[in-house]
Amino acid sequence: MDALETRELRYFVAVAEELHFGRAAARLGMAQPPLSRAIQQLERRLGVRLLERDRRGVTLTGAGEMLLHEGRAALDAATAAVRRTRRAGGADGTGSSRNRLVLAVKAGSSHELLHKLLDAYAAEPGAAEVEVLPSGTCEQGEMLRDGRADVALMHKPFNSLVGFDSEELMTEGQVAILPAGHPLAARGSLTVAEVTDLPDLPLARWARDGAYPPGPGPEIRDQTQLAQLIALGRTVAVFPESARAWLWAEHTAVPLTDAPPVVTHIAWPAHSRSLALAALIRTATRL
Amino acid sequence: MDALETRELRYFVAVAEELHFGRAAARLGMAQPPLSRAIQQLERRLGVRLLERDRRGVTLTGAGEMLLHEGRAALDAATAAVRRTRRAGGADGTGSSRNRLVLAVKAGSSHELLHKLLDAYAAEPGAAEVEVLPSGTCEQGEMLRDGRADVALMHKPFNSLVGFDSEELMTEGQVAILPAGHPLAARGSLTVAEVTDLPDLPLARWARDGAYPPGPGPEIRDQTQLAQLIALGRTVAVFPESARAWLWAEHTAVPLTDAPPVVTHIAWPAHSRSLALAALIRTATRL
DNA sequence: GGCCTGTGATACCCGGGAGGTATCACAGGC
DNA sequence: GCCTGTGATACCTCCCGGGTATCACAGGCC
Repeated sequence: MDALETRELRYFVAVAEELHFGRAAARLGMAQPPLSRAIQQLERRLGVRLLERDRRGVTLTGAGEMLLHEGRAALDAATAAVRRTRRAGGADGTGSSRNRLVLAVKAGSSHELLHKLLDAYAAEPGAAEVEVLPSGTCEQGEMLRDGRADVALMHKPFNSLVGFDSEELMTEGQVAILPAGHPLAARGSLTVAEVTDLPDLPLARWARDGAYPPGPGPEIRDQTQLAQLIALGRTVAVFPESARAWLWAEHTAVPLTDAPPVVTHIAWPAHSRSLALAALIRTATRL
Repeated sequence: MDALETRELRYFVAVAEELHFGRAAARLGMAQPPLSRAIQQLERRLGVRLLERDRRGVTLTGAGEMLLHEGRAALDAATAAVRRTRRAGGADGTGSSRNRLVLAVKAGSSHELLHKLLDAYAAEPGAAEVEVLPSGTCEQGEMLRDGRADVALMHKPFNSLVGFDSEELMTEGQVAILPAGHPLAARGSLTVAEVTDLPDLPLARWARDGAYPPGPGPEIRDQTQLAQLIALGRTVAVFPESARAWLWAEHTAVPLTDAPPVVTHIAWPAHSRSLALAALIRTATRL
C-alpha cells in the first residue's frame, strides 16, 4: 500500500536527475534493465505516471516533479537519521565520545563570534564536545538536512533559513574590499552601484550550486584565490564587515552605505530535541 | 554503508514504541524471530547499540532514542512523498483532478475565516480545488508532516508551528463558555483564575495525544458532547471568541481578560514549492 | 533504402536474503 | 521443582532484486 523503500526513492531520484536510464544506472552502480523495471514497479504501485518516455530521452510528469522534491527530502531525512544515530552512539569512527555536536560554519567566516561562542559553551557545565565542520558556500542548509551537521551558523540573506529554527546572533554591514592603491580605496564610504560597475575592476563571481553567475569578473572558488586577485588589482569583492579579520596589507575595506545588512543566525533542524543543542543555543543567544 | 531501508526503520520504530519484540512483530504482521534478526542487522550496520535487552523487556539506548526521533521524521517524509505524489498524479481514488490542495482544519473551528478564505481563493484565476480535511485536536502538524494535508489552519499556542512556515491571519481573545443560568454568566468579563477553580463547575478536559490531563472535570471528545454538558450545567470551557458561532441558547460566553490571545496561522511544510499553495497563501494574507 | 547508433523494454536466469517454523536459553513467580 | 514469558538461534523456503542477452524502435547517415 504505502511502503516505498528508500532504495526505490534513490533509484527514482537518480533517473529524475539524469533524465536517462543508462546514466542513472551507471551512477547507481547497476545495470539498466533492473532499473527500468524498478521504476515501472514504482509507477504501478503508486498508480501514477512519473516519467514520460519519449524515444529520445525522458521527461518528468507533474507527479514526477513532486516525487523528486519530496523524495529528496525523505532521503535526506533517512541519511540524517543514520548520521545522527551513529553520532549519538559514538560510532563515527573516532570510537568513543558519546555527546557531540557538529557545528557547520562557512569556511572563512568571522572567527571572532565563533571563538566567543565555543569558549562560552565550553565553560558551561556538562558541555558536549563541539566539532566545527567547515562548509562550502551556502552549503550549511544541506548539511543540517542530511545530518552531517546538528547546528549551523548561517548568514541572511545568503543562506535560506527555510525549514529551520533559528536565533539572531549578530548584524553587520558590508564592505567593499579593494586593492589598497585603488582610487576608491581612499573614500570613507561607497555605494553598491559605485563598486558594481567599475570598468577597471570587475566584481568577482562566486559559484552558486556549482554554476557561476554571468559577468565579466573572474570565477572564484576560495577565499585565498580571491584575496590574491584583489591584491593584484584584478577584482573587487563585497563582504560582511567581519571579513576585515583576514585582509592583507594590500587590501582596503570601505563600508558600503546601501548594502543590505548581513545577519548571522544560529540555526538547527526544527525537530531537534537534544539537550546539548539547547544548551549551545542558550549560550549563543546570551553572547 | 549508509543505506537504511524504510522497512528497517518501520521495524525499529515499532520495537522502540512497544519495547517488546513480540508485540512489535504482531503489530507489523510478522513473526518475532525475523524481527529480532532485522534489528540485530541494523545495529551491526550502524555499528551502534540501539536497545538494551534485559531479560525482562527492552529499553532504548541514547542512540536508540535518536533513531526513534529521526526515524519517525524520515518515515513521515516517505509517506508524505507517496501521498503528495499520488495527489499530484490524480490517483487518490477520485481519479481525475490534477491540481488539488488539502487543507487541514481543526473540526469545529471558526467557519467565518475559512469561508472567506475559500471563497476568495476560488475567485482567483486558475485556483486549484481545495479539499477541506477536518482534523482532530492539534493533529494538523502530524497531517502536514505525513502528507495527508498540504496546508493547515493552526492556532497558537495550541498547535506547535515548529518545522513549518506560516503566516498570521487573525488574533482573537478567549471566552469562558458557561451555562446561561450560572451566576458568573451575568458578568461582563472574567479572569482565568475565576473559571478554573469553580467548585460547582469543574473545567472540561480535552484529550491530548490520546491521554487526558488529570483533574476533576469530565473527559471530552467532541464539541457536541461538550456543548451538551455545558448546557446541562455540568462543566465550563474556555474557547477562542469565534466559538460564539456555535453556541446554543443555553450557553453564555464571557470574555476572559487575562487569557493568552489565540493567533490563527496558515501553515505549510517549509520545503513546499507548489504554485497552487503559494496562491492560497497569498490570498489568505490579503484577507 | 540499408545500416549503424542509441534509447528504453522484455525475457530469462541466479543467488541472497527476508520471512517462516521449531527450538533454545534464561529469569522470575508460584 | 515446574511453568511462563522473554529474546536469540538454527534451519529451511521461496521471492525478488539484480545480472546478461536480446528486442523494438526512432533517427541520422551515406
